[in-house]
Amino acid sequence: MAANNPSANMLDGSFRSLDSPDSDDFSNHLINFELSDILEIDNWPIQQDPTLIPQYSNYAANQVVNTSSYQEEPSNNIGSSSSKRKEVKDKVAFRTLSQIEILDDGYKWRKYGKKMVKNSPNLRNYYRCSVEGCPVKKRVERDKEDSRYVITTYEGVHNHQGLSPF
DNA sequence: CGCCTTTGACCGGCGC
DNA sequence: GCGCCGGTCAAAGGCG
Repeated sequence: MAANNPSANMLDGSFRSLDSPDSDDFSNHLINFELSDILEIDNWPIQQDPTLIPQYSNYAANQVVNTSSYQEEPSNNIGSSSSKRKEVKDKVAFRTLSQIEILDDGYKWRKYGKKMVKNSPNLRNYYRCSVEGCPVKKRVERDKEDSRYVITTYEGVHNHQGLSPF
């Protein structure tokens, strides 16, 4: 299951390659992303700010062709409920056109669950940051309609320095 | 040998 | 109150 094949990570498309020398500055933390497609999940407001993305993920080159992001509203009171007892954390979702589900974003993840969501034939994988004390969780699933896309949802902010591949 | 994945069970919220 | 549904736990095995 360890899809570390370099060839498997290759994906042709309109991705902006990082081979350019000017992208050297992004080698450690920041990588240019192409935001072109918009995904409609539930009623989440869609955030198209590209600067939001490198904060959460720095995918290696050749893995990402297309991404879009969304962020959940901080506090959304629906209905006449008096108050919500659940605290809302930072939750950002990415939709990525990729052949593989395991995208190396520079952090070490430990899988802790796998589930099937109803109305979808695809599995949903639950990951957690391996670093102790780091509250960041990650949810990876494939798009219900387009299995070419992978939806990755990050929750929380990393407590530590991300280990970068370089 | 240590850390990881796997897998079913468990749990809590919410709708009926 | 009960059952569905999404999320998490934890034991056990696997792999580098």
